[in-house]
Amino acid sequence: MDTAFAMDQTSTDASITDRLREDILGGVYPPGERLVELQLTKQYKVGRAAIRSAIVELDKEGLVTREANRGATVRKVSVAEAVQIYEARSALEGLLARHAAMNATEQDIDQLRSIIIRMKEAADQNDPRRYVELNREFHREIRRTSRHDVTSNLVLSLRNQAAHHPYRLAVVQGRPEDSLPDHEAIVDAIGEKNADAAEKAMVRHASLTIDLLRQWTEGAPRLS
Amino acid sequence: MDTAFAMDQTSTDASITDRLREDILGGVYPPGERLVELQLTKQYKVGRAAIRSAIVELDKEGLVTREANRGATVRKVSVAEAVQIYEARSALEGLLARHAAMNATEQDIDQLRSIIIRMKEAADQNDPRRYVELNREFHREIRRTSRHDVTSNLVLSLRNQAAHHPYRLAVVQGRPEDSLPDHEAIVDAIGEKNADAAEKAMVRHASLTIDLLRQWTEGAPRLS
DNA sequence: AGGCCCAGTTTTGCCTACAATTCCGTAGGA
DNA sequence: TCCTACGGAATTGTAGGCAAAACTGGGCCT
Repeated sequence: MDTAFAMDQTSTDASITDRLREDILGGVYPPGERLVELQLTKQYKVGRAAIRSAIVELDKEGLVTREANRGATVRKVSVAEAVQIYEARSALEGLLARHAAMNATEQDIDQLRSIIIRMKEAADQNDPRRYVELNREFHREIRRTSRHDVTSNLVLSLRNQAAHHPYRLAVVQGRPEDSLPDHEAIVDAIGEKNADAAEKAMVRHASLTIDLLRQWTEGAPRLS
Repeated sequence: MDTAFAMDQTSTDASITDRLREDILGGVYPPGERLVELQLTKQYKVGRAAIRSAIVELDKEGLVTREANRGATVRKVSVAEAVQIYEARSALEGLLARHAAMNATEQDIDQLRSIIIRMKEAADQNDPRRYVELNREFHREIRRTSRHDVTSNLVLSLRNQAAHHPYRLAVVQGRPEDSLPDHEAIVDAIGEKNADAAEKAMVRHASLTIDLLRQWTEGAPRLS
């Protein structure tokens, strides 16, 4: 009773990549787990070619590692590497904030302000689930407003790479009381079309997460 | 006499990707050209599976685009997109310079200074070929010194994406008399372990290239 | 004459089968 | 007992083939 009914038919190549990606990010295959092609073949009810193609893609996305003649495993990123990933994200999201400030329309700004208000509500009501969701929406809106596709895609890729990690849960939520003022500062800077301030605010916001991660490196070395 | 020497035998999957990448960057397949799998099969004397895998990888690298059931073509990047690519690179190389300043050993700094000296020589002797080569070496050394693999790989990927473009030739060479002081400033900042200054100097250096590209956007809109 | 539909060709998407490599357990000898 | 060599099993790498989708050309109808 693994895959109850395989009520699929759109088992196209890209869709298999998406499904595998979702399952990896969702924790179905934990970091370090071997991805055996034949096994996945049975799991997803497709041929080995499709699986293989998906693995190649996810390798390029940094979600799995492939060794010649030795197969693929779900990538296990160390804390040090996670720090690097977040540092790179920080620089890129700073660039996004900068361009958001340069390109934002009044509508964009209203949208951002609306998200901030809802985040405050979620924080007041102690609803971390909702807060995290709004946080994602906030960053998505920044990306959209920046009109900087190249950087947006890089950020999304980096987000996936460090996504399924134990630290992440503790990190991404952060403490709303800390991150909310940062978010407000970012939106204010964008509202004033102050590109420098927007970039700085975003970088500072990101450094909060990075410091939390670094702290983990020193304080709790027992993890993997 | 197309691909002069095809003396291969290690026609492994990855090697085909490398060869295809080289050929695309080398201009064998110009932007916009369709990459027909069977044709490449005969070209490189390997099975379709290897070609297909290579195309998937290069798609993820941003060198080719794939459309469902319609095959792959060599990616054609617009000037606007090239600007975005260089902007993202700028942010990331700033981060690299920052970390280079934080991590540089005396040896690293000596190495960088040596490159600067050789660049001066090349500039004095009006040897653009050598200057470009040293420029690459300089940036490679910065990457190495930074010890920031994640960002280094991103920069390399972005470099390839905007690599084979008409603008690039005019851009990458730049004018040595302009870029040399920038390089010196970067090395000086790294020598002083001044992370902020190193980042700033690198970003300023990159902005020179970006401005050149933007100028192209407005001044010569006749290109593709 | 111009536009539409339909069949032939090309090309991709996918699957199956075979070859090559690695891994693991086992037997033999020092 | 420990180390090494060998052989079978498991897994990946590669090739070729078949079906489906898209493109091209010609004929037909309006």
